[in-house]
Amino acid sequence: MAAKRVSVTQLASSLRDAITRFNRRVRQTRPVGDLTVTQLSALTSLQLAGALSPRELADAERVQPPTMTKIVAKLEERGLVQRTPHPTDGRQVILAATEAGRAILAQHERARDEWLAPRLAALTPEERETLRRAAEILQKVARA
Amino acid sequence: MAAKRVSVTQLASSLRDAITRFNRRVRQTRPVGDLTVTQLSALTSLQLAGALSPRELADAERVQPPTMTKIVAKLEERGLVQRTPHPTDGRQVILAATEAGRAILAQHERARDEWLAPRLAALTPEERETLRRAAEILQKVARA
DNA sequence: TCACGATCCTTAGCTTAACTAATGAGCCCG
DNA sequence: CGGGCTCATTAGTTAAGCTAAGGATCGTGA
Repeated sequence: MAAKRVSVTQLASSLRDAITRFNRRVRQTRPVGDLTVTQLSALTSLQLAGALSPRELADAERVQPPTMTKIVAKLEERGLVQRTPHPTDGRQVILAATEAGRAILAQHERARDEWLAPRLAALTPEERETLRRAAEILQKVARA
Repeated sequence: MAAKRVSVTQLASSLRDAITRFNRRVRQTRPVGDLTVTQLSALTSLQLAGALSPRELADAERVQPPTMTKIVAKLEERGLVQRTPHPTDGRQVILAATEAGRAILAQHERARDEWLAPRLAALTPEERETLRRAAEILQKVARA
């Protein structure tokens, strides 16, 4: 209880609308270094984890395995990801960022989110804190 | 100054990742009543505004005009949107939700966001309040 | 031990959603 | 009244996602 003025349904609508528009806006910005947002996200997950199977990476990115196959294929074309066979399980594949992939990520660490960062910087510290906590909550909800 | 622990760049990354995954999750849910999230959002904007030109609607939805042309075409096919010529300007078109369109929206007012609403309901009131304020901030940022 | 079900990844094919570039129609101003 | 601008659409491409189906491999239970 202590329900706020805004009902859950209304919150759902406005939150979804806000996120939809925000997301479009983020995607409108030209991909950094020829990597799309999706590809960059996958590559980042991969580097953070060290090495993952396609399924694990798909789960981490919340997409279906065939979708990840395509994303990985594009990253592999560019030589950013390497595919090695699993030592014991012949079905599995192990994915890892290559030297070039890590270089790209490092290179973009500063340039990353070049559209978004200045706009966040223009907000008040309280607003940024709200967004920081919201990001955590959204991750939790998406994961549920 | 008074910079929070988390740098703006880090916030940009984590916020973008959270929203990307969240958005995927929302889109994974099958469209309500055969309307996709995109179509529903456009139809809602249209009804809220009363009537808009394609360009105005595209601006409101943060997409390019050709994209809106396609979205509107699908809504028109279903008879949810009506296209009437502008009284004085022969170039322009006026879009408005039809009776059927309004009926669909009314019908979905309760069923809308059926995936999201229960998950929001499971959060604490404080978390919901954070998301409510975050939605406002995100709208503002997307609009900037 | 070996056959069968389960798991992993990929292929194939489809849909949606977005973009840019170009086209055609109409408006307006000099 | 002609040339430049704006509006909407068409055309064509790309990315991103899905489901369904296939082949290869693993592991288990009779």
